[in-house]
Amino acid sequence: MKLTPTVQRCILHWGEMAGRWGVSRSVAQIHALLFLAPQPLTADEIAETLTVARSNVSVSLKELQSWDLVSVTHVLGDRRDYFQARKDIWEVLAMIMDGRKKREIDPTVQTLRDCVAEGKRDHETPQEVKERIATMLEFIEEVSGWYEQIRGMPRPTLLKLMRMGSKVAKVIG
Amino acid sequence: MKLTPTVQRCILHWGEMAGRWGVSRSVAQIHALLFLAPQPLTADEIAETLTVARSNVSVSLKELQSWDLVSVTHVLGDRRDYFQARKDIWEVLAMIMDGRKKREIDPTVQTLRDCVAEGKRDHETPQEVKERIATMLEFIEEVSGWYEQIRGMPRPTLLKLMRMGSKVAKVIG
DNA sequence: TTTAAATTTCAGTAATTACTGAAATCGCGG
DNA sequence: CCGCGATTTCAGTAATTACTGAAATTTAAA
Repeated sequence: MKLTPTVQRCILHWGEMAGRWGVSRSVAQIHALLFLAPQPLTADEIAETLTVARSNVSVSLKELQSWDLVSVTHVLGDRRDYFQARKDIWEVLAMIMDGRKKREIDPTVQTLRDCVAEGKRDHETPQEVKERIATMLEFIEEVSGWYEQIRGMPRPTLLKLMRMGSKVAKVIG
Repeated sequence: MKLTPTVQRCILHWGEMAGRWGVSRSVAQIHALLFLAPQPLTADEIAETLTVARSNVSVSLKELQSWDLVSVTHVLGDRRDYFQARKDIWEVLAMIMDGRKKREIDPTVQTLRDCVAEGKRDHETPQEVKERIATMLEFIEEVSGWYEQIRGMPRPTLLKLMRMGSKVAKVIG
């Protein structure tokens, strides 16, 4: 796999963004590579193309699979794994948001619930602070619930909604 | 500033989430502390409460200010800076999203535009790959534009919309 | 000004996270 | 069940990022 300068630029940029998204550079680069690649690639091809260790590719692919962004295929008469990334950008976004919800939002909701429960028994924390925690919890739960609803909508509806932009306000009065 | 166990739990959890959000633990903890604190705090109080170096507090506060999440106030006859965090959770979310858009989305759009432009001149990158890059760009621009519209809506409208959940689909037909 | 508190900067170090390469394991074909 | 290619694991190390503490700078009161 020889990378064209254009593709290389994309992959490098993805790698640079990685830190801000809480994934390693390798994970981001491999994802970019597989997202752009016209055909599925073997782990060895990936390692060679990006010049990273084969084992690093293995671990990174596992992570990408845990996000449901990458899957394995096979070709007849070849027992190596071939990896491909989701190409549908809407689904890619959905997978990332689902993943982040699961890893960040849900545990945070749990912690806040614990804090609110603990607050009932706790007389040293000022009322105002307890309320702030409770408000935060309600807010996250509300946004979370909204996301679940949006998440379940058929894509054409979602697209229509998005294209309406702030005009939805008019319709709902 | 003595932390109650409940508050401490929140701050620690925030700190643990920090990595995933691409900020340092100190930044997240300081933000949590200021968000919950009933009154503005001095940098020294923060340093002492969280047991981190005073200089670390200084740098972290600068970062939080760059996100517009924290501001400085003063009390009469005291020349120290007092720091307070935004308490309105909607605004907090808006600041974080604005910040991430500015730091992650906008530069990515720029890179993708460059790639698409480069693609015109570039005959070695397969058409399919160029298209995927272009599609990605369009997608990000569309979502980005939608966000700007939503961002500008008055809060009550936004709240109403959110509470409708997937029922909006019915209204827009 | 001068002085001293408050804040910031930054070089050095600590802590964390990412990556490598060798060894272990897996799993299919013979 | 043996042998080999493919994959994974993991201990060690490299690279990165975060944090500290001392020194420099700023700020404002005297």
